[in-house]
Amino acid sequence: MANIKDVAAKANVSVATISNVLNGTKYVSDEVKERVWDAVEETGYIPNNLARSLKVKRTRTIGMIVAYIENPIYAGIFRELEMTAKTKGYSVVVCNSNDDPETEEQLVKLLLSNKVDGLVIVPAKNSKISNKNLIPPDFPLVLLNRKINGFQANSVGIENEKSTFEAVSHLINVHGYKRIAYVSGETSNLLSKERKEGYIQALEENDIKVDPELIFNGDSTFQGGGRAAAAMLSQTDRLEAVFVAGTTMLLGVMFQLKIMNISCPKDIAVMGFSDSSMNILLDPPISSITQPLKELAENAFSLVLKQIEHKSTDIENIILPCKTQYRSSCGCKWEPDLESFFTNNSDGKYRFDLIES
Amino acid sequence: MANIKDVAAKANVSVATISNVLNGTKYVSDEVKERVWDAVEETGYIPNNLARSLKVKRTRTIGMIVAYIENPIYAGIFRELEMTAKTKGYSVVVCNSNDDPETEEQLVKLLLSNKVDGLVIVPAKNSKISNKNLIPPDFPLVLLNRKINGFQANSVGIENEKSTFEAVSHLINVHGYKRIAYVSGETSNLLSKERKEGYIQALEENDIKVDPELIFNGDSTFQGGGRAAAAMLSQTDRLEAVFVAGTTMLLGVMFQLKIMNISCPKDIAVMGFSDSSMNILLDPPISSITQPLKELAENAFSLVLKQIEHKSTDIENIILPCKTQYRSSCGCKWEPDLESFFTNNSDGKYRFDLIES
DNA sequence: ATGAAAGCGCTAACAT
DNA sequence: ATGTTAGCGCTTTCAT
Repeated sequence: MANIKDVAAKANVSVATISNVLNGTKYVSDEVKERVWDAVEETGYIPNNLARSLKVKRTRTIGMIVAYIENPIYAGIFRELEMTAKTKGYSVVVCNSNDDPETEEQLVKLLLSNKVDGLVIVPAKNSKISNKNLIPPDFPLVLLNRKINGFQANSVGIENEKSTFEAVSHLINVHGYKRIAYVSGETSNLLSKERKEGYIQALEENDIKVDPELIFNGDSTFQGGGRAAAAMLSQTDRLEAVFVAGTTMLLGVMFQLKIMNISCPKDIAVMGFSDSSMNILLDPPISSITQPLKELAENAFSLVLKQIEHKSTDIENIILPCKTQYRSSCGCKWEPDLESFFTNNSDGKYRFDLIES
Repeated sequence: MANIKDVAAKANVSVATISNVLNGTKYVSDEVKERVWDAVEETGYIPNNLARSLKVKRTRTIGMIVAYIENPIYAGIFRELEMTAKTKGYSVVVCNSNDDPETEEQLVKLLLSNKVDGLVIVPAKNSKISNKNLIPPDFPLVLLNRKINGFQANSVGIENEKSTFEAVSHLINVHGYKRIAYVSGETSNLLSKERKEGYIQALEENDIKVDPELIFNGDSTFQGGGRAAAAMLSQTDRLEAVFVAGTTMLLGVMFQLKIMNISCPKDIAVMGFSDSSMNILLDPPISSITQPLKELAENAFSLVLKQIEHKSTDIENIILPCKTQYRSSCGCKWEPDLESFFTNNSDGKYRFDLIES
């Protein structure tokens, strides 16, 4: 494959001139420029970014690590990140950690080795990225959505407690539910704690006693959510509503409800954390707290960029507010509409368009 | 950041030795080895893959381009590809083309510039990757799922026609439906044509006249599917079943059915192309043709690998069979089960596990 | 068993 | 306005 030297030879100029016309770094006469472009064309020259990056010590690439790219939340954040990054001339590469700290560690090493300019990471469970010798102390890094106990790092996340508080308050104040169960994620998880705190606050604020019997561990999984639902519904005292603290569990809960032939919201109202297109398609459409994917991505990017450009040295923790979608599952009235459906992405396009496969 | 020279200085050996112990390229005495590893540790040395790749002319990276990573089909293929690639020491980077040929072209250039060893591409609509001067003629490339008219390239795809034929035959032979509508994807699309052919064959094989009035264009979109459903159901003659040739449209059809308060499969049975977890969660659970994500990924990888290693020069077109999931929407009996749910991935794990986000 | 040095393809400082 | 060349960090051949 042709390199810059070949092109230079063909155009009868020096390699410096080739570099200059390709990058617009210096003035080059029109005549020479033309010869250069012709030579580029003829040789099918494609600049070698490895060599370039090695020289300029910059790849203009951001590395992103998520647990599962199949998760619509992360797929969405990835594409938004890709889009904002592009406007600043950056590209981004994603990797799946499978929520496994070993895999995550390998990936971090790989990405560092590949000289990404910055890292955006959704830390795996028991993540080791806080180990001093994994990521260099001053390396541009932002933690997304999940935090690591006792690790000081730039981060962007959402108002877990406040959002939950508001959603549960809605259940209480708008619909008058009092016996509200809670399905929590893995208890070790920081996010889980924040969300549960929001639930407790909402009850207390409204003088409803927090009943530990009404708090179920859904373990952050689909099956866990289903089992929690089963346990919850076998209680003798009738429940009025349930708040489910994560998408996957939420789906599990709905699935179990259907299996047990429990009508929602008639028999029990449901409200959950994290929205996705599935929530709209399900029967009934699920009310849920929506994460601001675009803002999350934009803030994450501007935070890495700031570090890359040495604009700031002190660490920032950005916490973004969430909106809640009140649909049918909580007891609200909500009208599905085909034409306006799924068109609320940042670019107004439905993401699944035209993928026949 | 420390480089190989720094490590060499600290260990009091030559850079060659550092390279040799890190890569196990040559025998090095245990004593020196130890000194080297200590120095690596102390300096926090991370090898620079750019320099390495520049030298060895190989990155062990595969570039993948899909339309939308949010599409569960592609997210799934990506992760499977990542997993098989890993077993051979390769990593893979994905990019979103947004199904836009311009973006796709840019991405191809970027990936080539970044010296990926091979390319796995789901071509965008009106793709330009067949242009002679975009991808070098002998560059390791495999087209995934979609083909390009008149472009000779390695590819892996699925049996579109045969799968559709079988699924529609099921509708006819098992359930006895005769008036079966068809919602097609974008008509320009090759896959669309293959699938429609399968539908036609199935009808003809069973002496059912193909009625053009029963063929609707869903345009490969959610909205298109919904509109097709609306049109279809406004027909005076009662339909018994419908085959929907793509996931997105399928979802649109189901959504519209619910809006119009049409019961499925009682009022109309539904069968679709492409399975995803959504299909199981929906009410009723949707019968659909399942793409073999793992096999698709494995074949795609072995095909690029073969080219990378110059093992083969002639082009191959691999066509994989699909299985069909007969669930409730076509009229079959199907029992949802929480514990076995979503555990049928290649590694037996439910993909959304533990994503609290 | 270890080291010296050339060279991968590029950019940029310096020279003309 | 264009060219020469050192050097980015590594691997590998050839010496020792």
